[in-house]
Amino acid sequence: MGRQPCCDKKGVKRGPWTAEEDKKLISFILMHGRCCWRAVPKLAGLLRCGKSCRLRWTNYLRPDLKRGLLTAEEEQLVVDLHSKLGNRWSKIAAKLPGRTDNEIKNHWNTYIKKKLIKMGIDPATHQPLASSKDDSQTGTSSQSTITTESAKSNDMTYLLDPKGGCSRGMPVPTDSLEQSSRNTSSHSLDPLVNWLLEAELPADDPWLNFSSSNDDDFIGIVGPSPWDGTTDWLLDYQDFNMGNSSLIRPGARIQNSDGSDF
DNA sequence: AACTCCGGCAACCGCTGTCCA
DNA sequence: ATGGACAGCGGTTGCCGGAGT
Repeated sequence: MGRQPCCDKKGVKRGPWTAEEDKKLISFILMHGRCCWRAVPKLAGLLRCGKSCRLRWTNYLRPDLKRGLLTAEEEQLVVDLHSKLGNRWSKIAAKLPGRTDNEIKNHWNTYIKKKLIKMGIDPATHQPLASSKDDSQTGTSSQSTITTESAKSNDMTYLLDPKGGCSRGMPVPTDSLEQSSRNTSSHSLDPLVNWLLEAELPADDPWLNFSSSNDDDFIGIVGPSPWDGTTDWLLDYQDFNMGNSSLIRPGARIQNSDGSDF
């Protein structure tokens, strides 16, 4: 039996998305809403697999996405939820409006996991690492803000360093919070913002409702509405050939449609 | 300045779950 | 009940940039 591939891989572009492709996808979804992903590439004029479009949208282009590093509170929540849910990133992400499962997964694998290991916690089980016993006995982990007792708790709350690192020297950018706050600053003059604001899109259209379906039962962090004046997500798209500004996401591989760099 | 190494993250892959005819 | 189509999920890969030498 077997399933058909989600798309014909012949003639389907792969790899990093170009600004032009992003623009096409955004404008298509803004105009038509999210419909059948399989049809999106064709209708939007993209040589991409529908799955790729969905991923690009949900992980990067969605207006309600927060950008930047997770805050200490969010990180705390991720650890707590992971202790209860395990690697169910989508469930965890549902509790963090504006964050994607991919983002949380990456953050877990790159920051939190290492942090917990350094703190003597097994990231998989949330139990103290066997080797950490010796560590704690020698006092080398005495500066850790987590105790063995708290680690044993199922409802554990790790007191992660608010600056994003544990006190044992995990290298964490000191400007992470600063960066985070930068990312939430207003950029009302953004060319793409203007473009979107100028677009005649009814404010009560269903497509505007991007907030997480699970937001209702979440008290605390509330994701910004895309049109409440917070246009953070647009920060990354200031170079859609819609202006002269060149604020592209750090590390982004923005290319022309022929593959050459901008 | 040139090179190597490594961390971070976007994107891909393959599988599962759900819906519907 | 069955199977196809699609969305979603979690694990993994590979590229790029920055740090280190």
